[in-house]
Amino acid sequence: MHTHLIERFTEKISLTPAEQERLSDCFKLRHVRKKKSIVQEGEVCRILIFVNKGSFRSYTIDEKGVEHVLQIALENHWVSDLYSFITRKPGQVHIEALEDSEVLVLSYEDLQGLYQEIPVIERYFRLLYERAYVALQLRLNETLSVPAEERYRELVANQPGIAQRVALIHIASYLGITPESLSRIRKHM
Amino acid sequence: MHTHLIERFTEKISLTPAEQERLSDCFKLRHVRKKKSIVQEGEVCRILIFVNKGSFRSYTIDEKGVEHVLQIALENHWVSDLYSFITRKPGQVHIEALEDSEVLVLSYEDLQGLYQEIPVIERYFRLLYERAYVALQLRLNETLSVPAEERYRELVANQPGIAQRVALIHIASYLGITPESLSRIRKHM
DNA sequence: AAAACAACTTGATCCAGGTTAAGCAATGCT
DNA sequence: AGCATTGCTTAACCTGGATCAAGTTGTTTT
Repeated sequence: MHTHLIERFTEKISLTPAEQERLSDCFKLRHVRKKKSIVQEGEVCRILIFVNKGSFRSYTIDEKGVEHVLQIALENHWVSDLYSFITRKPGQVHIEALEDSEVLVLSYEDLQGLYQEIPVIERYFRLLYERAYVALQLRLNETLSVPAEERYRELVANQPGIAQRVALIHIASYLGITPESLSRIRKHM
Repeated sequence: MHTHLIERFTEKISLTPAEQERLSDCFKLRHVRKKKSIVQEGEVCRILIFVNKGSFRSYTIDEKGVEHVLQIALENHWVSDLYSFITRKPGQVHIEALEDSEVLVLSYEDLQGLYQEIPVIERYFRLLYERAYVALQLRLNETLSVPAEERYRELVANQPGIAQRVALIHIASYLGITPESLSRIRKHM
């Protein structure tokens, strides 16, 4: 039983012990070494990933070969290539461990089964996506209206774990600036 | 019966005629004149808005008084201040009609009732938010990696209705550039 | 421990898009 | 009709962050 994971669910929805068992059984534990990928561009992403220990980044590579970090996921966060996951088509996203990590993996098929058997799971993910959408809209809005230095300050304030544990190059990409600019911003602070 | 609206639901989920009736009854028809607001900053946004006719923009105003367009919603799209809607706290978003418009409005309370009475409604919104999240992530990614001119080209290609019907100043804000820049881009094309 | 590589910093120069300021055309108001 | 406002364009100049190019420091690998 993945107690820690199940608590994340029971914070939001009620589940009987039998349902908790059933849910927990759908998740498979996997270890991912630093710099190893768990999702690759060009493949259909068939899993949702819950980060138990460690950290990941999801990123795309543009036609010039430049990487763009979409998400940095520490413990207790979900990460996936949602476009590929929901469309069942090959995606453009890579997902790579930033540290030696441990994840709980839920497959597309198992999730569809859960939606049928335990309909309240639908609510859990409805709430999850709702919040994710709001957070992403805020990030987009800030990207368009707030200069990079202030966005970095906010990242340090709101997500100190990211600022401490993640390499500058990935944070810079996540903020949409170059590593050189972020280095200068740090110096300036 | 709001037939057109109900079809949007039955494209994604199955509903009995009685459920369709119940769902349809939760929506109230409202007319909004051009430039009139339906949601204002500082208030709790208690509604989800389905655009039946016309168009809307949602936007915030930053500390310098500059407006930032978050979303442009034409017919068949949903618009709201989702942050305020889900947290029940006052929001920062304004939502304003860009043309004389007609909307179907669903209140927070009615939606919670629907989630209880017709659980498959939960699925509809789970799917809606899933897709909205993916679309927003793509937009953020392009904002950070693609120059403004190409983003405008893509907007014209993918959302011709917006390019034709919406004022340049709002499209520019949506793209995160000034009206002057967008004017130059148009000239250049 | 040496060599190789990865992460970060620093400096010089460049450029997309911002800012400021005018002007014009179309629409609305009295 | 006449005046004000809104929407769009153009032009001159400015700037935040990019790009290019060298370092420096730290960490693996052999």
